[in-house]
Amino acid sequence: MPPAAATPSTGRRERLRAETTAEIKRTALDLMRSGGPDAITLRAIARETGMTANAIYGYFATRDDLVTALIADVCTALAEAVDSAWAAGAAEPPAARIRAWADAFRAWALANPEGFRLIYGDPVPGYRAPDGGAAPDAARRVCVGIAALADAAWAHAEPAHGGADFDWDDFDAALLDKVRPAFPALPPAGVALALRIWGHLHGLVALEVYGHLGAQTVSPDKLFRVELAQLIRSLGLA
Amino acid sequence: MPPAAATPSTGRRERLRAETTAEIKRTALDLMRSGGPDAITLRAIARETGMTANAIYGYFATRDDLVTALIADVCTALAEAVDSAWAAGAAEPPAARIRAWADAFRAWALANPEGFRLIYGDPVPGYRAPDGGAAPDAARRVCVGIAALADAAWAHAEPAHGGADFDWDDFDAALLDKVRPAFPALPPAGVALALRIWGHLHGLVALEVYGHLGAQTVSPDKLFRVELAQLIRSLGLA
DNA sequence: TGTACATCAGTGAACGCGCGTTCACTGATGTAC
DNA sequence: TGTACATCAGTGAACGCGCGTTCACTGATGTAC
Repeated sequence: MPPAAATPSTGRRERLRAETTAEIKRTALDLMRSGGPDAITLRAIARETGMTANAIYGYFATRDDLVTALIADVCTALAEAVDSAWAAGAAEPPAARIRAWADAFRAWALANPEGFRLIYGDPVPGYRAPDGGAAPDAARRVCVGIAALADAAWAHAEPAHGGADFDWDDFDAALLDKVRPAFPALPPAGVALALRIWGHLHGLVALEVYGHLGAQTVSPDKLFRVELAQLIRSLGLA
Repeated sequence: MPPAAATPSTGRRERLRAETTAEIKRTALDLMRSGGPDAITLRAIARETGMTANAIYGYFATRDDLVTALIADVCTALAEAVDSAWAAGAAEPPAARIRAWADAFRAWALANPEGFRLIYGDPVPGYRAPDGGAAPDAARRVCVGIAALADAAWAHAEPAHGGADFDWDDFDAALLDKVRPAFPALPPAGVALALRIWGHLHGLVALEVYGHLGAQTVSPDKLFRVELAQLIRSLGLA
């Protein structure tokens, strides 16, 4: 067995393997979309993809491994959706960038409700996250993204939001490790503002994704737009 | 079989029956608290209460009936917690009442995380809500409670929140049936404000109940307090 | 180019489990006269 | 007060199901010489 840089043939095997892996994950998310988190079962995936249930063991050592991979994927997809909306507006004023970020967040959640539930909702039945799981890290990435919003607005927002008595000890070290180097001008109160903005957006989106908002209003997007306008105003970015 | 007003003896039977019913529900919530929504199984409840699994059929025709009762109970408990906090402050200024309401909301959610999840989270695995279910009504009650907050603040909040172009058609009829008679002075933009406030509070509390906030900050209550202060300021109730 | 061998994706049957639900029943509690 | 009967909470065994996972295997794909 030479160390053999991927020959064309192993390349093909690997490609097939990657495709099947992707198909399994895609099917799992489809199942969750239509049947809730408990619909993610190896047997259902097998049924849907035409494989044998245990063929999946060639791709994931265990059902929990599959779910872990699913969560990581979905976190990354969300983070990329909002990050790229943020990056795309680099030349825009902060208000427009914040609007773009929030719209991307909501749009992704509505387009991928099963993903949103996987990240923010109840865990899949029977699922226990692995100990050093990467999921928290990926979730934190969204949080860091919001710190960028707070950072962009802080110069204007400080008069209204800067007085609160937060200090660095109020926050998780792993979060600060990512936030402080990236946004050296953001004080503790600014990080708190980021978390509060997270709360605002999460609240309306979660209510909508879980169907509670739709039971009260027929215009959730109007509501979101108005909320966002008010948020931007409260950040001093009228 | 005479129509016989409850004699002492049937009274006792009924009392025992009510106690067992309550024990079943309590056990179900305990199970959910420690094992997630999928831990609510008839067999687990039986194990925990020392009954036979099928003895439960004497109390609930079906597992879904049990879950339905659970959800209704828990909605009522939440609604009563916040309603009574609101009522208790009748003599206070609006800012204090709103603070009391929000604190009661968060406190209830943190004390009953399994209940919060039952109402606002993913449904219990395999559970399908009955068609004309009372659950939406109970959930709506919380929503109507928030309309009271908006109504109390509206006189001051209107300059900042009143411009939005909402009209009655933007809202669900069943919601308006409850809100308009109770708060005749509240215009459509005020109802929208209520839903937005709901979003604010729901967001932070949901993030906390699901453990996402705790992974970023060690002071979620400080965060909530500051958020609430800012909300009250934005309502013109500095 | 041809043959012998290694790899490895996938099969098919089986395991033990916990689940919701049904059935025929028992034994204690309460009721009628 | 005593007896005969109705009620009804609960038992215990059984059903069929879908699940995650294991096992021994087959057959095609790729590799070495």
